[in-house]
Amino acid sequence: MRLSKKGEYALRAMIALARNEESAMTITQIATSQTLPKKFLEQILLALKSSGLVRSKAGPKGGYELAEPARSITVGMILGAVEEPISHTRTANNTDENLAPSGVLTLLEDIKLYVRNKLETVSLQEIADEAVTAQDMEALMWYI
Amino acid sequence: MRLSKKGEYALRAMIALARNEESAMTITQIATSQTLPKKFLEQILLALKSSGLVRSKAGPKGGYELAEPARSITVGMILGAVEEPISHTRTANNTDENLAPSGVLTLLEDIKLYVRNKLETVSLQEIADEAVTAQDMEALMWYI
DNA sequence: ATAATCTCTACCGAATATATAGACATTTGG
DNA sequence: CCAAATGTCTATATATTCGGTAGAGATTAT
Repeated sequence: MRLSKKGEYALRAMIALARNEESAMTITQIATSQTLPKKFLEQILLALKSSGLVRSKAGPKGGYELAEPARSITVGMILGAVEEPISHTRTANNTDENLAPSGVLTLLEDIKLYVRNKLETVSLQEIADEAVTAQDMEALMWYI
Repeated sequence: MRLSKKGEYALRAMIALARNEESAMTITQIATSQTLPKKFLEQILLALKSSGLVRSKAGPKGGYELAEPARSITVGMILGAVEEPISHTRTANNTDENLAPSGVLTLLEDIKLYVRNKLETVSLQEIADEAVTAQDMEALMWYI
């Protein structure tokens, strides 16, 4: 299990916006403040925009800002905008009826549910308040 | 979050061995019984061996067998043998002392712990008893 | 000795992740 | 209306990982 750079950068970009909620930030400002590759960040911001998490405006005085208060945006929403969603499908021949109660499929279902719920419990506000550095973010690339 | 083919194949190979605990199986037998690519399986079995989960013997009448009863081998042990381990390191500047209680780092620690514990709750015996088909195993490639 | 097996290291091709390029559209202020 | 500053979009390039293969060598049973 691994958090992609895309996921990491999305979180960091959103943190930058959350810490600057009064005014819009240009892509360049976000990129330099968080040391993110600008053109890659562009794509990520577009994804965040099409998920409705940020607003943007072109032109001078343009830039990006949060579409909602940081309090009401969750880590799960941010990651969901740029990562594959948690699949929650069971194969036809493994419905609850014929599945052994402690089987590996049930196990994985449990894990998915837990992770999904967890990701929805932490708000952008909380992680923006936390003093998370770029170095800390590196630690977010985690494995199972 | 994704289970690699390596992980899937390791589980299936171990299931094959668990269902045939009386005698050793050759790589070819394991590969054909579970429809696994033989040369790839070789490498996986070597990893399982160096983790002490299986024993092997060369020569005629040689082959692989479980090093311990299927009851005492867990899914976590199998995946751990072939996948990257769950890292459990915290960066120096994010010890418990200065970490916000609901921060993203804590969140991820929680997830890791939960998954790690979960993977240790299901034994090889349990998944070998369960009628898990190759098709079911496909469903194990899951995403978060 | 020979044949059957496991062991080890290197390599390859394809897919995926990461990143860059550049032409274009939109907005602001003069 | 023009120019400059920005975001938008699509294509492409590069790096890394994944899945798989090759083949020479070591071990064992008979």
